[in-house]
Amino acid sequence: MSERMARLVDEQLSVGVDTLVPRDELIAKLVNSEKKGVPLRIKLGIDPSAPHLTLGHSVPLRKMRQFQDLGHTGVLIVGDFTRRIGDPTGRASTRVLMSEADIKRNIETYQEQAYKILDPQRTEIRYNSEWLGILKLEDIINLTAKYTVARMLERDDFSKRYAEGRSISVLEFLYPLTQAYDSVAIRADVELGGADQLFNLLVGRDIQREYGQESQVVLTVPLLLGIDGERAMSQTTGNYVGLNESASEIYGKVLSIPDALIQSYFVFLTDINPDTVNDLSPRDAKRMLARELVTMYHSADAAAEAQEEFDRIHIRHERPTEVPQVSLDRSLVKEDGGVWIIDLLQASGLVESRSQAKRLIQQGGVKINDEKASSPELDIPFHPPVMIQVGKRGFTELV
RNA sequence: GGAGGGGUACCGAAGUGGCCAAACGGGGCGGACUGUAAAUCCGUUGGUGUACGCCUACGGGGGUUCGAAUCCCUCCCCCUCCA
Repeated sequence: MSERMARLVDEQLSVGVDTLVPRDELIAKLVNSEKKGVPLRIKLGIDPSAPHLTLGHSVPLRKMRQFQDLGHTGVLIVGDFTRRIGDPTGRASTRVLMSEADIKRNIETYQEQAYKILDPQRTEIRYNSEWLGILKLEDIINLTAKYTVARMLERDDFSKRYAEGRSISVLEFLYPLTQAYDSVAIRADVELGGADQLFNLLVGRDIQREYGQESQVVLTVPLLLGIDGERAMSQTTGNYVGLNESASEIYGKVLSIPDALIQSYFVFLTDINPDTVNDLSPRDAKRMLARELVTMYHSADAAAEAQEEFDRIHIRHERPTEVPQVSLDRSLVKEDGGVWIIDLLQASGLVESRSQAKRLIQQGGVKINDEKASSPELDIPFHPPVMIQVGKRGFTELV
């Protein structure tokens, strides 16, 4: 049996993984679980500071799904309490404390988004305020007593900052500890996370042992690069694709990734073997990728539609099928039936100010009824509907 | 407790009495090009008046001056070092 599990680990669970420690313990846990008929508890923590789950989250979530398909239980931990501490990650910049309401709003959509990937039957969603919120100072002292400063400083960004004489708040030490305590609270057998979380997850192992539990196995997945191809996908930097974004949004964003990213996106985000696209041109491979991802999070129909619409607008430079309509305030129409082009643009809602409108016209970025506007001093005869185009993608029809 | 450094536009960062609506970089936006919403190049990036202008803006408030992001007073906030 253990050989079978070893194979399972090596051939399935380790695929697309950054670090798995220790492999033997995972095999042992799997064997044990099957013997006793008790599913393993697979933990994944999520920071509720941003409103979306992203393709970046989908990597560990998909890994969790893999475990679920083997009969295990996924425990999704929403870090509503940890969020108030904030993971240090080197940035000591003013962390705006989020209101409970904001956090709540974010969380509301998480379940829906997560279930696009997870098996709801085998998922528990827990909030860590449930157990962290009731800790007394005494409990916290006990927790901190179980770890040393020297070990904390093993963490890369701590040791770096310490060496450089930059500040480290005591609070920041609490973050790995509370996250570790989550593992104790839910009795995690395996914790998943991004590669940057390795230290925190390892602290979990030690702390669990201190609390008399078997240590969790730690399994990290590589950090997915964002659509800019440079930094990890994150909502702060805006280089992300959200799981609940519209089909055309997802399609367009994916199509804009640098070619170098195509391969890894196939590997970490889809079930398609990237070898199958080796023969395709980057262009076609990327189209296939975008289409697959939209299919996964919306539907095949939506994907086909998104592709058609994208081609229409960006390749053939035609209008989108649906153009928003805005009705023009008739008092702007002069006696001779004309409307000053600046007023027209402002009414369309496509510009933020009159100055911007003027600039755009001067830069040749404005078209009225498919005709390029040559001067900000024009009056346009108003025969509705009037099609206003700003840039390549901003369309409004004035009626 | 002591010493020092700093708060400038969306972000980073220059500027230390007029030439500053504020260099430069990033980001954003527009244009050209492209399979692309990529890369690259060019342009642009406070508002308002359809030129000259006016208003708002350099942490908050007050002052000096013909004139202040720049000098003075005061308040708030951040950081570093020593103890």
